[in-house]
Amino acid sequence: MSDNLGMDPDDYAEAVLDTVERIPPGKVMAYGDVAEMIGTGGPRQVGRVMSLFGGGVPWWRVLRADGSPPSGHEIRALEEYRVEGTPLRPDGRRVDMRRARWDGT
DNA sequence: CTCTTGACGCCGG
DNA sequence: TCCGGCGCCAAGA
Repeated sequence: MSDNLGMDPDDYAEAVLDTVERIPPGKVMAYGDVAEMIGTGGPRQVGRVMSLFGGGVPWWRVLRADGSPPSGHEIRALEEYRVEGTPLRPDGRRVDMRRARWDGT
């Protein structure tokens, strides 16, 4: 039960990518948020899917719970946030999760 | 089979 | 605020 994702890896990846595509511009979701919305897996599983197949979706809208952009893609992500008008913290290095987190509606 | 690796998260110090 | 440590769980060596 707890030793798998509850579905085939491909279906899980599809579920993750589908969720990410729904995040509106200027908004973001944490890896853990995506996992909860899908209902299975955890933040690390979502992160792995993004690292492998995230190239075709707005990957910068999925980041760490503390607002830090995806590891290894900080520069690119920050540029996107500037373009989309995503609210950033005073330091300008992290997203203001309190204002930018998308609830799913 | 065990051990290591990660686009993670949370809790101290 | 920054850092270290631990928990987490699938995938690869």
